[in-house]
Amino acid sequence: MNKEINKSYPDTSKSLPIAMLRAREAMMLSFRPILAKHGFTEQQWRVLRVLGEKGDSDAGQVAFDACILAPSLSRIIGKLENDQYISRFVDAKDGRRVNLSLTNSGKEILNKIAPDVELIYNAIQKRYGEEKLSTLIDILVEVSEWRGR
Amino acid sequence: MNKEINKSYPDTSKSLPIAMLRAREAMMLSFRPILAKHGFTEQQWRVLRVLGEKGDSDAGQVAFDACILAPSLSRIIGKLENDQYISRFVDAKDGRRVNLSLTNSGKEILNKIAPDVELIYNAIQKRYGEEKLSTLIDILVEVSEWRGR
DNA sequence: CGCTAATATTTAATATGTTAAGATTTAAAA
DNA sequence: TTTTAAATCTTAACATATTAAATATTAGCG
Repeated sequence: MNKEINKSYPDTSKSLPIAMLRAREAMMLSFRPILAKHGFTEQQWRVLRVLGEKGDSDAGQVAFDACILAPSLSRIIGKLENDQYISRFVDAKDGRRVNLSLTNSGKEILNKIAPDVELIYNAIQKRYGEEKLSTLIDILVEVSEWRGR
Repeated sequence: MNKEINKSYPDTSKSLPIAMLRAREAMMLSFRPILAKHGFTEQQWRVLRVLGEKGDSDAGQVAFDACILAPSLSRIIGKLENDQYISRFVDAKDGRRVNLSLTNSGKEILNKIAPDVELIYNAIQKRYGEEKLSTLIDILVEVSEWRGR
């Protein structure tokens, strides 16, 4: 029996969370090696990207933007700070907040890796079409606003 | 400055993987409490669902269907077997394979939880529309076939 | 000023993700 | 047949995810 045919998805494709997980995994199989080559995990990369695009932010904001829970983020930024990619300092106006900032080294590595990531993304876009992926992202962003019940 | 406005997504929304992650997280915030109420994690639930829909399968197939890596699956099925929800036995024809099967207890808990999950899904469908979600799943399934480069 | 509630972060405990290595079985090659 | 390689699953080690609890700081109120 053909192995490839046997390896087809069951009817859990009706499940939105599972469908999103599988689609995401398919893409990450291409993206992860690029990040790994530079010694970054998915989560570390999301933190760097979010900081790069939105500029300095407090930890809570970064956690929200990068979809990482506070306890995980604490360790991640601990490592990124230790590796000199970001700096961390208590907010002057609000002693509760911890502000995060990309170091020069962090900005450099970001600009170094981003093109490789773009390359993959362009290949995906070429295969499935700009319009379809655009539709996909639009719906995903809309659905991201779901807040329960 | 308004906190809600400040808590908006950065331009990482251009990133398909991040968009999928955020959308998935939004839904799981509704689904996870239901599973937790019955003592299951996301991954354990996916294993049960996949087995329930596709029937007995070997571990490799379940890992693929549920998007769980083999080492993680080994631990998960160890626990599910210990809790009597699934049974595990070496394949008669191929001693390398381990076949997994839902026990009666596993089928029962599956039928008990599924309706609660459906309830949430129907609420999501009611809000965003059946057609839009259908389009979303179609594209996700299509993109899931991406195999790199 | 002192007290309490709210917000942010960290710690702790358990489960999973990830990579590499080990063990067993099967298939292929010499 | 003997050896070699490949496939499947498991174990190990470390990093991260998740939840709850502990800690620290601020804001609001008496």
